[in-house]
Parts: sequence; C-alpha cells; structure tokens
Amino acid sequence: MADSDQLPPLSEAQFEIMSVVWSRGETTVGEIWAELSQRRRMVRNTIQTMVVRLEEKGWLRHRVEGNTFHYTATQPAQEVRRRVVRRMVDTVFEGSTEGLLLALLEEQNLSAEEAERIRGLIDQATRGTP
Amino acid sequence: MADSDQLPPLSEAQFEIMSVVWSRGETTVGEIWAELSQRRRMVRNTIQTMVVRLEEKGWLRHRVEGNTFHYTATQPAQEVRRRVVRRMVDTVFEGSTEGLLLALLEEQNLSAEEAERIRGLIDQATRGTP
DNA sequence: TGCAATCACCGACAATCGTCGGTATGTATG
DNA sequence: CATACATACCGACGATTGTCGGTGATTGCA
Repeated sequence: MADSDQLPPLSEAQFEIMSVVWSRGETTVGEIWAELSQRRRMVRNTIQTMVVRLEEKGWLRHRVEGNTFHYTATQPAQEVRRRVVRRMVDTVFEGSTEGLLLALLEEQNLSAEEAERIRGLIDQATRGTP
Repeated sequence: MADSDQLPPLSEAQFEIMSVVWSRGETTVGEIWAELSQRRRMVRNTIQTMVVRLEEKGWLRHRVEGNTFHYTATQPAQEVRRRVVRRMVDTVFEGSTEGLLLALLEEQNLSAEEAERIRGLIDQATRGTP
C-alpha cells in the first residue's frame, strides 16, 4: 500500500544500514559507520556511498544541520520487514507460509517458553479473524 | 554442516530456477524454461546462462544424455531453505526469531484452521525439547 | 534430402553492489 | 595561526546479475 512498492529491494548490506537508521530514528553517516564497523571492517566512505545511493533510491531522506546530514528512513521498518517476509514466502517457499513456519521451527528447537509465547502470538493473530 | 556454507547466496531469480530443479528432481534447461516462462516472459538463453553459472558455482551438477544435459541440485532444498531463513532472521530481524514470526502472523491474517495446523506444528517441534 | 526445432556454447551488454581513494571544506584544538 | 579531524562530494574498480543475440551441432519430421 505504501510506496515501498516502487522502491527496489534492499540487499543484505543495505539492510544493515537501514537497520541502524531504524533503530536510531535519525542518524548520520558517522554514527552508522561507528556502529557497523564494529562488526565488519570497512572504511567510512563505503557507508557514505551506500547511504547516498539509498537516498537516491528513496529509502532515506536527510536534513542538514551545520555541515552534517541527518538521515531518516522514508519507510517504516515494520512494513518493510513484512514485505520482505512476504517475498521470501513467495520465492523461497513457493507461497507456502506453513513452509516457512516449518523451516523456522525446525531450525530453532524451541524452548517450552518460546513455544508458549508463540502460541500467545497465534491466539492474538487469530482473534478477530474467525 | 553441508558445504552450502561455501556456496554464494542465491538471488531471487536463481532461487526460482533451483526451485524447479528441486521440484522435478532432475531436469533440463528446456524444462526449466518451459515452466518459468509461463510466469515471466524470458528467452531460453537467459535460463541457459543462469543454469551454467549455477553449476560453475556449485549449486547444480549435470549428467549428459545424448546431446542434452540433465541437471540436479547438489544441495538439499530443505537445508538451503533453512539457511535462508536463518540468514533472514539475522539480517532483517536482528536475530529475533520471534520478530520474523510476528511479521509473518501480522501479514497473514490466519484462518482458524491454519492457526490450528500451526499449533500442531509447534507442538510437534516442542516435543522432545522440554 | 532438406527444413525446422532443440540444444549447448560464446560473447556481450547495462545495471547494480560493495569497496575504496582522493579532494575540498569546514570545525576544533594545540 | 597551523594542524588534525570530520564531513560531503566525485570518481573509480572489479564482481555479479539478469538479459539476450549469434553460431554451430544434432535430431526429428515432412
């Protein structure tokens, strides 16, 4: 429904950047770099380039303050994630939500309490959809 | 555990091809093309190229019969799919399996019977993991 | 026998991605 | 003031992806 329909899909590395932006709300290239370079070695310019490209494509927008750009996401995380899941179900599990669920459960080895929480989620999801 | 660790990740289009191979067990470029070109307009050569590249990368292997190559997957579908889910949880949901589950349930609007089946799956997954 | 279809092979293209170096400019600190 | 630092900007690279055309060999059929 939103216009993330038009936006091209995010690669894995792009998702890492978007995740930082989503979690911080508003952030700078420097901050993203500080956070991501803890996990993986990379120079600032790599982030710089990717951020600019993400803005060109419409995933980010910025506001200028002094000589620093402050970036925010144009799309809400929740919806983008939902969309990714949908796409994954379609292409990887040929449309079978249960297939994904199954793979998830298989791979996870749920603890009893996790299972309990999930049952709760299902109850909640079912409520209002008889 | 298997060597799909070493193999580079599959793109979406590559996954479509692998899906056909997995579902048919053993198949040819012609068959893949026949199946995929129903959904999306593409020439045979596109499939040809992608299949060759998938073999170079180790996702497929072939057997010659006459002048036709019969391709099979080197990796079991189930495990590859599990791995994709794992990766998705890590990069898109920052490690939270529940996050994925939640997105899945939100997006889906479960019917009562689907919910029932899913409960069954959870019970089964929980069994043996107290 | 000749034509049409099927096949593998080779090469090519534009687009994107992840990576980075260099440059210029502005800010802060000694 | 001079030096270091952070920032944005520009340009570049090798690799991969999805797309396709052309060629030549083989096969099946009219």
